[in-house]
Amino acid sequence: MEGRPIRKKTSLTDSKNTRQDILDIAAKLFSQRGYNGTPLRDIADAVNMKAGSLYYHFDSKEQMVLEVFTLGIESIHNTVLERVKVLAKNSPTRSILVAAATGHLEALLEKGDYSSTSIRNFGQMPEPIKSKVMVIRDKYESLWRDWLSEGLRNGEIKEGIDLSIFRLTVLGALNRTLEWYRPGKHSVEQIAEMQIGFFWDGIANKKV
Amino acid sequence: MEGRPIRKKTSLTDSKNTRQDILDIAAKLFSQRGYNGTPLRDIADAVNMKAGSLYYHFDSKEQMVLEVFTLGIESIHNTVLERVKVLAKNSPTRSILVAAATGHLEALLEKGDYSSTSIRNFGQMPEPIKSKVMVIRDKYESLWRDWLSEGLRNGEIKEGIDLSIFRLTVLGALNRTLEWYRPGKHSVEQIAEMQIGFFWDGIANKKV
DNA sequence: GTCTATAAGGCGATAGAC
DNA sequence: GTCTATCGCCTTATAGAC
Repeated sequence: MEGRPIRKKTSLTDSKNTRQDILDIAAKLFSQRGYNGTPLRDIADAVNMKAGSLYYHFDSKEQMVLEVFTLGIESIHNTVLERVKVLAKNSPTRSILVAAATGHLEALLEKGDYSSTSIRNFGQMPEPIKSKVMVIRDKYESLWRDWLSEGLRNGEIKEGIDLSIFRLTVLGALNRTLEWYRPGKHSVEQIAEMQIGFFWDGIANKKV
Repeated sequence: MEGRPIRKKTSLTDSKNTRQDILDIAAKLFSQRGYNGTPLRDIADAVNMKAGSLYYHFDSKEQMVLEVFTLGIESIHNTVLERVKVLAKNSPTRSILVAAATGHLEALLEKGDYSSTSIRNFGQMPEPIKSKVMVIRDKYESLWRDWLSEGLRNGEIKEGIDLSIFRLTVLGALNRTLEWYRPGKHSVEQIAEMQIGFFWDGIANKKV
């Protein structure tokens, strides 16, 4: 679940806390208004600082957003792994995918400022940042690659499925959930179960 | 297919052409770099104008992007309708969904600057624009609502499926295709067929 | 660690010449 | 219809006081 590590607040320095506060606010605003739509002044205001003071903690706005991206993707990666690793060894692929989808949505929807920033703003980032982010994103996607190819190997997934297109389609559907999900009617677990249900079982009525 | 209507270029006024050129460039840049990441100067440069001259054709940057959004969603709507209406009456729901997905992807991926702007930038727009756009977007989504509820009614879709969540999941998957599809290996028709195949038939191996 | 002050340039938008 | 010129404001980032 990865709660933020507790740090003692010494009178000598609370720099780590402040840095964390800034990143939290930045992630929230970047997610809501976009990177280019969020001036440093707004971030500073929200942590009761002047814009210039941010430069004690960060070298540039780009460094800030890169850190938000990294933590965001790592958050998804870790949450998904935690959800999956509590399953019994050799669990059916369907259960693994439901657990993974639940973790993915949990990271995205419930503790989601960092991860949603990484989903929403990636396309508009300058190339050097994109390349760095793609490395860790690809590491995360490899988890899905492995689960799916194992499912195909052991016969749980039918042959003739393009696993690459499938993976991108599932992750796309999960990521877009960010744009419409509102807490209330359904829990995140329920959404994940439904969505993987569509993909695994289909919606066709086979009784006819 | 909705090619742009041909206009004669009179020596008296080619204002409609210029206006269209500006919108085309704006859509392209908004889609690639985001609304807030695209200065009017860049749009003007690309049409060999000075930034101030754009105001002869548009009242504001916001008016420009609103127009791009509107045309983008209408483009998806129209392309989807064209793909579906060539089907035989009473075609199976699966065929309708494949045709609709093909049209959706076609609008998004092949003539996509307007429609991809509307997908990528919606979340970061100010509230008044969002509300206006949601009206036409909802009209488009109603097409899917109708096809799905008809499929449920006539027994092609199995009972117990939450059609609302399903619709949002499918459209989410289609919209996210924008972020990973590259022409070459597969055509847009093939991607649509595969994606609806996942959702309709599932990927589970039922022979086991 | 945070402040004030400011540099240096970019932004959307307007006015008036042509 | 497009230009030049400019307004007023906002932006990221830096320098030095406290």
